[in-house]
Amino acid sequence: MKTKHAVTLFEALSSGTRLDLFRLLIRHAPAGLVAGDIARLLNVSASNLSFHLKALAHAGLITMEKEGKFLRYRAEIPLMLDLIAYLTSECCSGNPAQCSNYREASRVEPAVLPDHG
Amino acid sequence: MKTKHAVTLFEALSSGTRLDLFRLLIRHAPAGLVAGDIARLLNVSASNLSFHLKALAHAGLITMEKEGKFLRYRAEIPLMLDLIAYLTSECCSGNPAQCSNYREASRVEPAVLPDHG
DNA sequence: TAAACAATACAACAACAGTTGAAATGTGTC
DNA sequence: GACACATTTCAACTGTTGTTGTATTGTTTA
Repeated sequence: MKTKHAVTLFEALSSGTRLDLFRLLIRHAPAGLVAGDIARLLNVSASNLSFHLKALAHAGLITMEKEGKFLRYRAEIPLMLDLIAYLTSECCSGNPAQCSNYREASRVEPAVLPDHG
Repeated sequence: MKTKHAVTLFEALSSGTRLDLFRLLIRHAPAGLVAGDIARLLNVSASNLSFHLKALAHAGLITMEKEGKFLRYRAEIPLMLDLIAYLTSECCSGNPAQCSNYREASRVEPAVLPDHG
């Protein structure tokens, strides 16, 4: 991944509305949601939602698919994982032991999915 | 992690200069780097670097420590890992099988450190 | 074709971000 | 104390972002 693309991705995630939106789509993966439902769930105006959907789509973090007169949006989870790898892959200049210590210091294991009950 | 804090963290990473800076500190973990060295390595003016260091420190992504007349900066890697967990923890509403498929679709395993030779 | 609805596009505005250069603060050395 | 150097602060400017309201495009149903 190029730095420029990574910056675009982080920019896309650096608005409260967009972060809520993306996480909503992550929770609803892989089914996705149509724009109207998203607007209702997040209590955002249609116009404003469209603006943020466009930003996320431009970054590549979500995809859209026509569904009758609706548009269904889905989170592009592999790209999110690539971004995470971009951030972490050169950690400690390839000193795995040091990095493992950091991981233990983190409250949550990032790669393990939670139980959800 | 609260949404507001996560937004602050993504904002902190959504500038080319700051992303380069943070990744530089990640590569140089756990030793860190002093400000002058960072300025030289990234070819950024001292004033501008200070601005971005402050933004990253305010977000909590880096820490600073006095070292004689220098200031040494270090990446706060556990916080980065918490941010990653925040983004991924509710993926697919706790459907691990689905998420595993996504992870296989990603080129790099995010939680496994690369070989580096 | 027309009506009703889903979603986007556009203009306008306030608020904020990134960069620069000059001045100020603080630290170590003589 | 005086100097050299590392780093930060501040003012100023330019460009960008997020939101709102209205107009427009496109789809379904009749």
